[in-house]
Amino acid sequence: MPTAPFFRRIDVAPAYQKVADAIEREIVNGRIKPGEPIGTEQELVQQFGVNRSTVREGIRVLEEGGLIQRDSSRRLHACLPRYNKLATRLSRALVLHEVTFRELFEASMTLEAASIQGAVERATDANVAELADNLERSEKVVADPAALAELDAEFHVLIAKASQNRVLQLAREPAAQLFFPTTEMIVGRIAEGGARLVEAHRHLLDAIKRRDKEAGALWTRRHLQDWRRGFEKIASLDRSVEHMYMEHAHAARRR
Amino acid sequence: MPTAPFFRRIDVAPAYQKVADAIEREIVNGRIKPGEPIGTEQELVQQFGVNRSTVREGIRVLEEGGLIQRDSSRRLHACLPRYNKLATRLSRALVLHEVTFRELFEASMTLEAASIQGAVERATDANVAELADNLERSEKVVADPAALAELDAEFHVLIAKASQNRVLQLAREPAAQLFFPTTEMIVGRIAEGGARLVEAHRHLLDAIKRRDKEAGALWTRRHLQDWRRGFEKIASLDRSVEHMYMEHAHAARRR
DNA sequence: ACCAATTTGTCCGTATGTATG
DNA sequence: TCATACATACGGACAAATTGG
Repeated sequence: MPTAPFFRRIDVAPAYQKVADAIEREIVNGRIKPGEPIGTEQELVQQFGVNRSTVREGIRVLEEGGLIQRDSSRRLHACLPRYNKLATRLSRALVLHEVTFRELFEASMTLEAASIQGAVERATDANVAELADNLERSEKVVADPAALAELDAEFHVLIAKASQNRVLQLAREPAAQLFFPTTEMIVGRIAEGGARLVEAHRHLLDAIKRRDKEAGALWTRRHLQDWRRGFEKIASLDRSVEHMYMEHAHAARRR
Repeated sequence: MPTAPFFRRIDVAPAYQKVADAIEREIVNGRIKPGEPIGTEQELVQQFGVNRSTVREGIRVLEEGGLIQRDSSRRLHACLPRYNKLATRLSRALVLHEVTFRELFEASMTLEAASIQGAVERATDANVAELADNLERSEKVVADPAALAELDAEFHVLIAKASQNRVLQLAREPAAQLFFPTTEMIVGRIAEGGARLVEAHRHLLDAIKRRDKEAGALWTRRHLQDWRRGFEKIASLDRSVEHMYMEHAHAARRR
């Protein structure tokens, strides 16, 4: 006959993991707020009673997760995980899983459409001003594929921002990071590609200003269909996302 | 007059970061394939010419990023980042940003609808079988909110899988991790809540079997509207996602 | 602008437990 | 069973950078 269960399961985990978990708990529970200092490594050594190397391993884990950061003087602070830093990890995962452009296109179609709908409903004057500024700059570089592609990506980030929906903002980012680098290739090779792109942006901004959902949906479809047609002139939609896109993400992360 | 630029920028980064970057490059570029060994810590010490503590810090970074793993014997292997591990980090970010249930609901509405559409178009027999199995188990626990909520979450994961779109699968996961835990609260407090949920699942599966897009869209809307009405009886949609959900995510990650 | 104290990045050596052959 | 290899963790050390007078 088994004895009564006197003991609770023992939580066995490496020391560095426990350090990371303990700090994470304090941040997620709100006892340490974003921006507040965590303390020096030496202080953590004393509080946890482990070696400094162990503390440092725990710190690396949290840094990578975006929960803590070092400021200019390398002091540790809690911080709000930045979407695009996490999105970069997700993009990398999508590349490694060898997703196809067809998957990317379908998902982006949905996510961008939702962003536009949100923007049409809830964009503020400040959002409209940002978009107008972007459009103005875009019109000046219609003939420069690289610059235009960069502004196109920014335009769609601004639209997601204008939707006031941070979940959407986050959800669209990984696909967008992989999706938009192709824009440069496409507008560079398709006649009138740049002009059509800017025209679509103009109509989208107009739809947002007039709070016209129909027009927003229509021009989102046209805009993405343009991309699709352009892409299919270059490669098959069933090609998997190439490793070259990671160079973009990698270079961007360094800044 | 400035001299000609003889020198390239010096890449100044901590040694542990360079170690992590070097290994990451090899994996992302495909020179080390998922499943292949990275080598022992001692080997890395010799190859990079740095101290073991430094190597270990770099390894923690990559482990947290999901790019490498230790097997049962603690040997290092490259691996494909698991979606739900990354999604957990994103969910955590959403909590810290204090997103509202309204944002969560709007985004999920879009993402689940897209998943269903994809499933209706492309679900395989195996997908249908998995969904049918889930439905069968759900029917047995209609009166058990906790069990039913778990199966509900699984049902929607299976639908996303059936869409054959991994980008969508990934994009919906963070919101879903926060969204579905509320299901338990809702079906527990609303009369007929469990029955309505299972009925919706039945119609969704039926729509997928018949490849009926209209029915799929209709029942997705009804299913989520049910959730929304139920939620609004408990709390305001404008309440921010509470820290309590992190307990779910945290507990799940431990397994 | 200088100095003393603190802190980080890195390294060396070692002890212990565990997995593999 | 035993030996070997390896991961985890520890203590101590030093130079460079940063801080705060």
